[in-house]
Amino acid sequence: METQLSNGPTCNNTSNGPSTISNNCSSPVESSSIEDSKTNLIVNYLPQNMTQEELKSLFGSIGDIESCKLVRDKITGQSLGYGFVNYVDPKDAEKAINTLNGLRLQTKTIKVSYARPSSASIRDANLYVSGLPKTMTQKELEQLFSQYGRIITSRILVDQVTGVSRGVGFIRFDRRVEAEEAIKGLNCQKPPGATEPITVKFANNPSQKTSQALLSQLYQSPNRRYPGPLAQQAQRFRLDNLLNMAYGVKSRFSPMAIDGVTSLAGINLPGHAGTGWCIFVYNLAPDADESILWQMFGPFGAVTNVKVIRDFNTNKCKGFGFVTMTNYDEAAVAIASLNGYRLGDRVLQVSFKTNKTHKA
DNA sequence: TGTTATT
Repeated sequence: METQLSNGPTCNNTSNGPSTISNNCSSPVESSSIEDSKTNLIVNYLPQNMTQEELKSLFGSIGDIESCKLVRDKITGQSLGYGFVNYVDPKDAEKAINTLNGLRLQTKTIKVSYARPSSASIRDANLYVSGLPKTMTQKELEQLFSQYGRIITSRILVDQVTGVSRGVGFIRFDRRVEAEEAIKGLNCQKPPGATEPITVKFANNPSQKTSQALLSQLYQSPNRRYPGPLAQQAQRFRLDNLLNMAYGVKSRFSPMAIDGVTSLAGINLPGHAGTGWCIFVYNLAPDADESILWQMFGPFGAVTNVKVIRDFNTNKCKGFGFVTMTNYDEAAVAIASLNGYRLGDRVLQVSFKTNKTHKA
């Protein structure tokens, strides 16, 4: 990829990122044993509202996909925020890691890495650690725990305002037995130089908590016969607040209603494609590819599809492309933000697709 | 007690 946006895949070893110190930056394509799959990827930290189809669309822009699964809560159907993508060609899996690891989608920074072979021994290997010295860094935390096994992720929680460590964190080991040994060796022990002992125990499983909370909400709600629309309404409300905070957008007064009316009445408004809102992106460079569109539009909300229009003979971009977004509000903010955006030495023109434009 | 890491 020739053009790199500021919000594109980056190498982030920030103090609060759930990364492993040792291998996150240097090479996510790390050595694996001979039986490990080189086509199957695990994708972590997906936006809550991202669907399996959107996951497939995003990773399908790299190469042919053999299978793709978004993992959902068995009871509530809610996304658990991670999924699997299995490519036909191992080269595409490697390309997906290099291209999409660290991609920002809405409020999340996705992680793309090889999936370990599925096994009971790698489940429930996540530890919750508290009582850490406030001065302890993520690197020091990993150094302390690495004597017990291979660390998959680590994280130290920080105060959102001050950025100061809250003295609590997480360590995910490769295998549960490693986590068990770490508890035996480190629980109630003082780290080198520390004045107080730390607590090390297995972390709560967030999927169980979410599922319980949602179920109890369902049972307590007087309108529980309509969980679907209510959940959507709640999601919309949270989105409105988020947009308001982030951009000062009063989406309560934006044409949300138009979205509903158009679908019912079949009115042909610019960009409205039935399956979402189609956006026209003009003045792309000849070497532009799909990933640049994902990087630009992904942070603004649910994107279902992107397409770079190419010349049949040269395979070079003809200077424009299309992006389909599910929600009007998010599409409108994306357009307002990206129209006039300078990409390399070009100034983009971004608008809802109109009928006079070449069909996608 | 997390940007829900094993289908």
